[in-house]
Amino acid sequence: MISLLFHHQSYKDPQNKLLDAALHLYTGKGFRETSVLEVVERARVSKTTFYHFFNSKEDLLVQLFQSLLEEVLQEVRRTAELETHIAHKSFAGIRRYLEICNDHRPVARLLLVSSAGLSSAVEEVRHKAHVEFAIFIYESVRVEIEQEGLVSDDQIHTAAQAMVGAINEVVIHKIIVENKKNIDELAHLLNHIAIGAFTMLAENQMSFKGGMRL
Amino acid sequence: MISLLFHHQSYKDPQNKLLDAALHLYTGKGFRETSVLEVVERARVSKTTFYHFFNSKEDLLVQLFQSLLEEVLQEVRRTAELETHIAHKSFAGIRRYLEICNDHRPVARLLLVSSAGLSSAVEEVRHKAHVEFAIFIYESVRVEIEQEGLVSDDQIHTAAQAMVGAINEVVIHKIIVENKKNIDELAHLLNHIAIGAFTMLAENQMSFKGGMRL
Amino acid sequence: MISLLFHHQSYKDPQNKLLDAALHLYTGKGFRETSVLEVVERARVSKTTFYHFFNSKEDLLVQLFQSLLEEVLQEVRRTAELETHIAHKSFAGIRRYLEICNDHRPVARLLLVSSAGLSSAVEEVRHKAHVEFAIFIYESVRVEIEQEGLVSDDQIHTAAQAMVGAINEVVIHKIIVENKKNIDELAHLLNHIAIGAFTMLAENQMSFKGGMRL
Amino acid sequence: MISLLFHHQSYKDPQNKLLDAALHLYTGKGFRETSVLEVVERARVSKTTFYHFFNSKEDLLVQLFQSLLEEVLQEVRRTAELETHIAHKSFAGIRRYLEICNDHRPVARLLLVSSAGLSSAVEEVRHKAHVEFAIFIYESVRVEIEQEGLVSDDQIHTAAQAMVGAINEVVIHKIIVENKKNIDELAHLLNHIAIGAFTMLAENQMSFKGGMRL
DNA sequence: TATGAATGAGACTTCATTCAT
DNA sequence: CATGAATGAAGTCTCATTCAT
Repeated sequence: MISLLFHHQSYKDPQNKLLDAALHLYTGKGFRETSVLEVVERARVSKTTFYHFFNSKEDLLVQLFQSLLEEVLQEVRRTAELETHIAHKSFAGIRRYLEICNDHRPVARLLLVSSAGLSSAVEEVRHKAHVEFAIFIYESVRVEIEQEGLVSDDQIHTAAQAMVGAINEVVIHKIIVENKKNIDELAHLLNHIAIGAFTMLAENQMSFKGGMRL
Repeated sequence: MISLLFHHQSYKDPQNKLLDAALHLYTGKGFRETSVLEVVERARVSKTTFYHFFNSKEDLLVQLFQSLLEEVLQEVRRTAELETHIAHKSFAGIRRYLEICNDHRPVARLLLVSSAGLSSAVEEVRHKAHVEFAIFIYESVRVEIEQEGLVSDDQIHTAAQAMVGAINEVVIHKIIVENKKNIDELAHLLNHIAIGAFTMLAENQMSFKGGMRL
Repeated sequence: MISLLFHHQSYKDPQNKLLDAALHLYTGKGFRETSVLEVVERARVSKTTFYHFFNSKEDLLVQLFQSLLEEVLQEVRRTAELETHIAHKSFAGIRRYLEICNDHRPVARLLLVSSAGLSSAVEEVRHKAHVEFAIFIYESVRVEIEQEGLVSDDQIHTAAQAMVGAINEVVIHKIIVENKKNIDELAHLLNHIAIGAFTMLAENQMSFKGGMRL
Repeated sequence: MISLLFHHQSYKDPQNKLLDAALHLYTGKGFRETSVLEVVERARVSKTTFYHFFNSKEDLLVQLFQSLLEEVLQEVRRTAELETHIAHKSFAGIRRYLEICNDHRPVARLLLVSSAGLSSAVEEVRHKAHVEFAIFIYESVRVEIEQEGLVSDDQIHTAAQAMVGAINEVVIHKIIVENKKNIDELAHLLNHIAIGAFTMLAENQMSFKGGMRL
């Protein structure tokens, strides 16, 4: 997989030329506002080639999402692994994620806000990426807090998903819409929230029975 | 404002007939897959009338979203107000929100996953609703935890936004996709997460200075 | 019948207000380019009133044509009657006709070129007017040339019709399109042509038998 | 230019398929009563193709007129050229014209009565055809009568135009409306009228000075 | 009668997609 | 593979006409 986010040569193979052209046009003027003709003209390939590699206009978007999300996740995981202090892994990952979103704000906007509702295939790709992100969060935070194993795995997974939603929502509001620059502070805050959430979960893990409340 | 979610008579005025028809078709076969022709045929009004009330196909979606989101928020706030025990208000609101999403799963799907990316106007409506939801969370949780006033308002707002994202992400994965039925448990979990997040925030409010980490 | 061409007060009765408004708008921007709304707004009456007096937008045009063509024919006949010299009657009529077309060029354009093809009713009105004009020509010229009665009435009628076409064609090309001003010269020419045609007809009335030629 | 009037295969290229379909529909139920949808359905092409070849519904009519009028004029000129007797050329042309109008009465109706008033472009095409027809008349008749060159060219042109109007008017009344069959007699009559008109013109060419009358 | 909402038809346009050369 | 013609679906808009108040 050739990087769409971090490499900036021009691609040789038509498929990547198309993905690159699509990335620029979709982030520039939006997916719906971009016609297939514009994509193939920018990529300097023919419509025949386009339909050889992609089943439809939306398929291009799906593959583009797949590439981008994979890249982002890989980069986040790589960064966390580089962090030697075990208590800082989740922070490092979250921070890197915010950084990428901040550095490629149009791409983040495309992935997070201007994307859904286009096809179930796109939703599925996003869904899978969220699941993987949640797994990363789950695994990073788990090693940071003392877990007595009393919290069910299912609850922890749900909490991890919730944190993914929390992070993305903050990215949308703070980074994309409000254009906040202090990534470190946001990452710190989100990491705190995550740790707080998991900690609270561990402490109160037995307080819920059936319809009872805390 | 006439309720689109909870009333089920047939409307008299063409605007509501169109909104109702759109709700059914968009939740049934999707926004993009529904043509204006189908909407006006189901609503039994003319295309001219459609374009009299709505500037475009997307404008109909925007107004539909506005109505639905207002309704949901109002219902959530109303339910929280009915809860007399002050420590249970946030739980009551979250629980009601999950309940509505569960009872109207196609609508929830429309609002949460199959909607964005259609126009900036839709995004804006969703954004505003999220902000209002965050305010509700913020106000509900604030009265439940002992706040020494040491946490900045901005941080609490961000945390509230994060919680909105957390809740919606869980709704998408657990209620919409996985079709989980135990609303109470999910609400309990999410409420815990929220309280945990806010508590951790209060405890560590001073631990972050510049680029430092927890 | 109130004159639309030569009177210039504002009308009291809605029907004439509508006809007058239509005349101005149709000659100004064309029949097809004028909407019913514009007509009723200019006439300061309601759509209800419009459809009380006229069955349709085209019906208004038909009645307008009827009025205008009647007026023009009446004026042409009146002028010919005022001419005492019997040999000048046809010239006087033709001259007056050209004069009216020249003085009201937009109206002439409407009647002669921008009108047909709209409905069979319009065509019929025009057809009748042409027939009446032909009768005038026929009667005027008949008294001017010595007729031995050898020419069939049918032939003379046809020749008269031909002269109507000849006159109108010249009006279109010379007065409307080329904007020629020397009405007298044109009238003289056309009158000559008419007399020449009828004379030739009389001289050669027996030369045609079956498929033979002159 | 492929003949629309005299050929009767089905066309290959969409443009001619559309022109042919339009010819049938416009002559059958009228231009205004025919929708673009009907035209493309009859021609078995798509609306996109329609708007690729024609700018508008009216543009199709304009191009159709152009083709038809060119065809008719060409046929008339060709017939006159085949006539060896120089004194019969104008008769031959006029006769052929009447014959075509008689053989294709719906087309003649379309061209002569149900056409104008639709757009200035249509009027222009008709105007040009009339001018060309007038030139044909002028040239044909000029060689038949002894011209001393005393009549101004402008007058002869005007007379020729008048004859075009005369012929068309007779076609409308006698052939199209009254459905007369004796083409030969009508042609003979019209030719006589034309010759009479031109002769009279030549005889009296100096009798008009300024505002004087014959 | 006036007003204005509503209708229904149809013109025009853009595009994703297909197909022949 | 490239080119470009053609398709068909659907969005948008304008109007003549009708109807209720």
